[in-house]
Amino acid sequence: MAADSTEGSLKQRGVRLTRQRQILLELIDRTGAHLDVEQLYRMAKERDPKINRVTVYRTLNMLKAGGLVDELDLMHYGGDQHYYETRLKQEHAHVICLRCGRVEEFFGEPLQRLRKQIESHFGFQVMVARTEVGGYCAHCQTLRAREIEAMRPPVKAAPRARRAPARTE
Amino acid sequence: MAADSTEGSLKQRGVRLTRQRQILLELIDRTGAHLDVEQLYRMAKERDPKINRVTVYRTLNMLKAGGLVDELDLMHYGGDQHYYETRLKQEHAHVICLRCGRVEEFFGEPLQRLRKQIESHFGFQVMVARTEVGGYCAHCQTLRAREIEAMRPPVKAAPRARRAPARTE
DNA sequence: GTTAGTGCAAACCTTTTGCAGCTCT
DNA sequence: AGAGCTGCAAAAGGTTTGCACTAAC
Repeated sequence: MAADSTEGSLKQRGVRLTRQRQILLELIDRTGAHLDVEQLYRMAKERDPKINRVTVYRTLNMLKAGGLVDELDLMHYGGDQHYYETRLKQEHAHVICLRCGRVEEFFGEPLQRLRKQIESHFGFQVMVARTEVGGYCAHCQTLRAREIEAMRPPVKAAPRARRAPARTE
Repeated sequence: MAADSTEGSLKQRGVRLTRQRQILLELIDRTGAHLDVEQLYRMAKERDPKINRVTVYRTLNMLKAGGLVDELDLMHYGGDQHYYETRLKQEHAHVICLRCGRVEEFFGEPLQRLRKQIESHFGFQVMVARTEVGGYCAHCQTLRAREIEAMRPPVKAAPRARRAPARTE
């Protein structure tokens, strides 16, 4: 079981398994989701109403330092907080829709190739790798096209660009 | 010239080219570095002592929204601030040494492959992609090994691990 | 019994916002 | 002239720290 292997890894390093840490570990390991501190805090509070937000931060920092969880930004969709996930899964990229916020995970060989190339190219020892991709999911692409259309102001003698039209980048 | 093409792109969108923006644009475009807001602010202040930190933030947000600069975290080496670079260069990954903070850029085909695969796999329209890799550069690997050795406490009847020895992760 | 870990309050740092005045075009 | 931008002060996140108390081993 996921949480067990993490707990084992901690015990071996002489880290105390407090009630609070057990709760947080289980939430992170069991939930497949990408949780931020606030979500984690609220979920932990349901099981231990006395738990403090600071403990969540401290636990996450410990797990991060121990290489047991990864910290994500998800392209800062939704603010500047961080998101966390176990490191038990295979390396993957996060694909975030900038319109609906949906997050997909992508596992593909380019990721392993990238890591290997960086290691051999620089003689670098890779500890963590993080790839985040922002854009628009299939569903939101069409919705967005409509929204942009609707936003366009009623044209009256549209001033034409003096040179080439702006790249639609 | 780099700064010129960015300026052109802005003019076409009806954005005003104020003195402050010219300074900031030039700093970002001309410097190859990955600057954070504070550095940018200090450098801009040398040319215009009255410039305000808020203007730096606002300008960066505008450039970001316009797709003219990319925002990086560099694995949060050195804190939670963000770093900025022009988007004029080809897509690349950032490789950060977690010991000395040195940042290398890696341009390699896995990056393009990754992008294409994500686009075709999810029908996703990629707008930005960011890959950051943390670890230890060739130089720091040896230094780190020594540091870890030196840190090891003077062994007196070392308590042996009950199961397998801890991974040296 | 020790020492690491927790909770609480307060500090800290980065970034955003409201608003009056200034300045590009 | 007028919309867009700037500077200033103040607020708003998100995260860390100091310290006395508590609990895991």
